[in-house]
Amino acid sequence: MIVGVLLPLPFNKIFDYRIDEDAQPGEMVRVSFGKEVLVGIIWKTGKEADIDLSKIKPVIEKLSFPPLSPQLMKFITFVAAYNMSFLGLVLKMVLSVKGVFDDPKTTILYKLSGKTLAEAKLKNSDARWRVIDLLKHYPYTRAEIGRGAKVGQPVIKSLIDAGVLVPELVKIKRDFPLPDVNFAKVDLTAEQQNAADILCAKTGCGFSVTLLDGITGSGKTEVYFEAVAKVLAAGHQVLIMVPEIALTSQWLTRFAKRFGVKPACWHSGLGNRERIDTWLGIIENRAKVIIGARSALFLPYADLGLIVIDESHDQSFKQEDVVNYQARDMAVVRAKMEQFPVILSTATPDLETIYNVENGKYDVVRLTSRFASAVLPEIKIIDLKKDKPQKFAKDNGIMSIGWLAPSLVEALKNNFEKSEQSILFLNRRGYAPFTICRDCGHRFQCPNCTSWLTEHRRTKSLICHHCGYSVPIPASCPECGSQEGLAACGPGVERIAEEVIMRFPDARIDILSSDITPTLSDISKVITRMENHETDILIGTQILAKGHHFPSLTLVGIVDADLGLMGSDLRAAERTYQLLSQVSGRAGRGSKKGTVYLQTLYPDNAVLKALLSNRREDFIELEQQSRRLLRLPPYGKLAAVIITGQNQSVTERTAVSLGKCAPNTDTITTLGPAPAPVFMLRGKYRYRLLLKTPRNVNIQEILRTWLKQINLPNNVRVQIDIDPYSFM
DNA sequence: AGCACGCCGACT
DNA sequence: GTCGGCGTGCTC
Repeated sequence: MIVGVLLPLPFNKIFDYRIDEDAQPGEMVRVSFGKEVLVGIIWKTGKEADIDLSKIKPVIEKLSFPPLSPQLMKFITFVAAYNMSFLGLVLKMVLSVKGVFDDPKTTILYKLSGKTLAEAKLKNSDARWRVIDLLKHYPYTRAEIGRGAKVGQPVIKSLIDAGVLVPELVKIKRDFPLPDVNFAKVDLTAEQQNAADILCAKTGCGFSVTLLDGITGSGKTEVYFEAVAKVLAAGHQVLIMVPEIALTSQWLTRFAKRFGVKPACWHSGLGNRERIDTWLGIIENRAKVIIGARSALFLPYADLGLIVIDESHDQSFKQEDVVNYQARDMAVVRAKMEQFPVILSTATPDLETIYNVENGKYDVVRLTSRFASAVLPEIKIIDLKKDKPQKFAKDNGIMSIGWLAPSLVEALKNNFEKSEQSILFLNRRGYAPFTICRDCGHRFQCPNCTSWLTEHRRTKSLICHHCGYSVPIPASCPECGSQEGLAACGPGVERIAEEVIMRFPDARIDILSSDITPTLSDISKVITRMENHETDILIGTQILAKGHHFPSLTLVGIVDADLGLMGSDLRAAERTYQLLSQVSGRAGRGSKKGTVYLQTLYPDNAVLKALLSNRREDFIELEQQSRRLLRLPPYGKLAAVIITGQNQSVTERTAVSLGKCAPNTDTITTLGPAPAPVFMLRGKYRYRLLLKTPRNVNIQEILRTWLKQINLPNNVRVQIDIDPYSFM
């Protein structure tokens, strides 16, 4: 028979293959495609393309993996259509584990052949009988037999040579220990218990979405663990999605405390071996709990019964490269197709989620009290115009510009003297965001992108944060040759660390930043030092904002609360609000009261004021009003059309002609084309158009009809980003 | 996505 | 005269 096979390549097309045995959609097959051999999925039976039968190749083999379920195939189709990406690339996210289909590693186990000692002409001995007893029920490796029967290798060898034991080749499979739902039940407060009961009641009865809305420190994790336990007890798999960065040992420890085992992990830092083991565990239903970043959503779960999205407001659930998708929303789609509940857990729900709650699409459970004696931190705004940072002396005696206001320095000093811990937060990597020559005005720019090069003093290099381009810090200006003119401008975490070290020579200081602590184990080392109070002042970027718990942390300083508020992007205010609440939620989680200091040039900003009042509703209402007025998400839909190409004039011409035939009615508008804020990225010119439609409109359909009108030059590419988060 | 085929510039 | 640049087109 002929079957249509979907391959993990950038196609929407299905390729026909011949297969002799019976075949069903969803089954995995190995086929040759051009020069390569690939594993694809039988997408349909019967001939698809109008091509000569002689051109159709045979399927090499059908793999023995469980087939993809019809629901998962439907999900793949939906994700590709909704996000306007290739079907094959979405499939690739399901299958893309290098080497998973190669021959698995094997090991040799020994079992009894049935031949008796007498038949083998071997004498009876206690040692030999212990081996035979051990192997009565299960086969073991040589080493295991030695240990289990307390015999030496010669005893085993004699039994093998005589044919009493026979070898058996088996695939090595990593064991995923079963979580014990009764391992350690935690005591919940009445409020938490009530929330847990509501969540538990949602499990096992089809699709639902519930927002678990609890302020930081209210114990959301312990509450959703109860729903996790309930689903596990019913024998189903559970996926817990977390922002990439929040996958920390702290979370894993909490899980292990409740369930007695470590869950299976899925994130970009995984080694290939572990990736293969985990993928197999998931598809074969051996791994029961998976904690993972957004990409974990696409794995071929055998029997998924619940998805929890931790920190569900987090922007990192929006993927913006090969396939653009919002994992939070796609998780809801998958849950609906497979009929199981979703829990969104956050202290600062995003406006889209709030909209869905207000419209009754999502249910909500609220946690309003902080744990035990923990109290909300006091928030103090530092007006940088009045409270100006002072210069400080570096170890070479030179006076250097400071970035910390005197009142913040004073607060840090008091906190240090009380031996309490402090965190300084600045969402900027490196030493200085750009370098300028004071003699000729030259600024160091990336040759491939429209962006300044960030100075990294630790690695003595200038780095582009968009494409990774890197050069050593030059000794003189390449324009005018000046030796003294080069000056680092603005602060990064490294520079703040320098200032703190100079001002507090006795304090123990640590930095947390993706380029200084690149791996998960580096991060957890810093976190552990902080937990053990081996650090007095921790300085860090974004990473610091996520769910860590430091009992003796009582001061959080936000070096630049204005960062992000100035951007043109529509979620800037929301993101700043979330970030600031998250970071300030770090302070005072123990019994001591914490204080958060916000350094700003705009103390009257509405976002900061909302944060100061600790009234989330004020901010949300403010933001809702402006979005409603402008018909922006969640009150309208957006799609970005990004046109890229190596040749500037051809790219620009394409963008202009797309703009000319862009849909524009009284409710549907297209903005642009405009050069993208990052006009040049990785050596390619970029133009953007922005399509805005009402909420009830099929924006994908409009995009398809629009883009069909233009014949693209082949060196120009059009990329679509449905509901863009980044406007770069 | 890979890979081969194919047509124009600097080299033994 | 060839090696190799990457533009174009195909893969069942």
